[in-house]
Amino acid sequence: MDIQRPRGTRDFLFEEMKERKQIENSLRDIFETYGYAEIKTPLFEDLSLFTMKSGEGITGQIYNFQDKGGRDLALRPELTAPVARLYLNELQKKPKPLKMYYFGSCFRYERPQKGRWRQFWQLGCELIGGKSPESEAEIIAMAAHSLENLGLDNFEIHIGNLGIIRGILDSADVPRETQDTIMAIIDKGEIEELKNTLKNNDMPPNTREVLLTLVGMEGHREVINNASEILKEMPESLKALKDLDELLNILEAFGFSKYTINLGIARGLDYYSGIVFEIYVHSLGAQKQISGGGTYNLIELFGGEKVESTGFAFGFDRLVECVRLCGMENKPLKTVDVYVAPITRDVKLKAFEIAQDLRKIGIRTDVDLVGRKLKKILSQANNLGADYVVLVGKRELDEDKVTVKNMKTSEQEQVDIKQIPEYFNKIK
RNA sequence: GCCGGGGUGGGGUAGUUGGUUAUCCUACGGGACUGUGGAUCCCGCGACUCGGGUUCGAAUCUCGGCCCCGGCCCCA
Repeated sequence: MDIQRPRGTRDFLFEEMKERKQIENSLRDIFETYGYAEIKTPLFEDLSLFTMKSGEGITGQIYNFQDKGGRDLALRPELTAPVARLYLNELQKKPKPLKMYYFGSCFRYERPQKGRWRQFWQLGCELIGGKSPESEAEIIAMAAHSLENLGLDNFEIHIGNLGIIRGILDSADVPRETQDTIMAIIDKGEIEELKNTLKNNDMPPNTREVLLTLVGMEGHREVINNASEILKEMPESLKALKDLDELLNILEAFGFSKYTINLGIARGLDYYSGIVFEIYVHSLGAQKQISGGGTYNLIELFGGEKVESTGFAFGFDRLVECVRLCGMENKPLKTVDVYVAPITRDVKLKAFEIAQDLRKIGIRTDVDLVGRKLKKILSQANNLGADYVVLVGKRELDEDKVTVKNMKTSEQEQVDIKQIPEYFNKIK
């Protein structure tokens, strides 16, 4: 029998794991310098936590099951809802603003393809109880900072404000449900479909025109001016646009100005309420979005007090892919610094003793465990990237010494057994 | 879920008008070398994704499953 790994999952080997760990640590460092602290939530939750947020339709894309007690559970498909739940359960009375970040795997039952897995990792954060444009600006700045810290510069951050389009639709008295349909179409970027849908719905012709123009608007600061011209008659939308303008001012103060204003971002999910942003890396192909976020009112939806919350998450696996594309070459993995080689089998106990002494002072040490010939041991030490080999042999032992071989220069010298830890400490 | 392309030792490959023991490279294990690595040579290990069909005979033709890759839908 040949057991395969489940579809859409991966095994990570040593080098890849090291690479992922480095990226993870780089992101953690940045998040922590912005005052975020890590939290962890369970891998599975009550199914209703996710259906409340996204509707029953979501179960098609979720791994859900009944446990032996008959409870309906689901492997988490994302982390925003679990974090909101955690906040409601444990943190409501903590001083605001509350900054937390998370790193963990999520599961979705979808067809795997490039940049899409059935088990994937998200690293993201939530800022609960901040004020609007300031918190949003800081979060976007932190996202950009995180990417820069990874050495990436080929990303685009698109920022929009859902309030603008919602405002237009509200002023035309478009019912909420129709609005959601329209938002979904905008999110897809289907202009023709949008035209048709607008045609089929009763609204002032002016509204249609304004909508179609706005949705296509994308660019830098000038977009604000152009849009405010078009939105003169719509105070609600104008206010949202002003908020966006203010956010950009703050964002520039935080040192990031490479953003793209994109009024066509809609983020399908209807719990987003104001600012939304998405980050793309076009060279990734179809799955080019590496991050998405914005301001939402999920907590209210779950029955909590109204608090402003903003958050975003990186698709961690896609980020790893980006770092690879940037051509950072992976050095072969080095796992030991010193290899202890008994020259003959009868001195192996002495070799173990020496190895253990080195480990105790924090030197990555390996020792021959299979009784191979010296030649093979040296070859193994070489493969593992060891800098030094301690040759333990009878002749030297008679004088309480061992031979230390430098694998790079091939130089050898005799070292007193008692001096070994000190010898390597010096070199370290 | 839909459309298309794939699947040969651990990794990379040759081989399809069906025909002995399936090619080569690399990795790995052992040896030549009894106390010194990265070189060379020798030996060894090890594969046709799975199941059915056609056939005297299938890696090769055919059907189905599984898995991978690209795209659509959706999403990270």
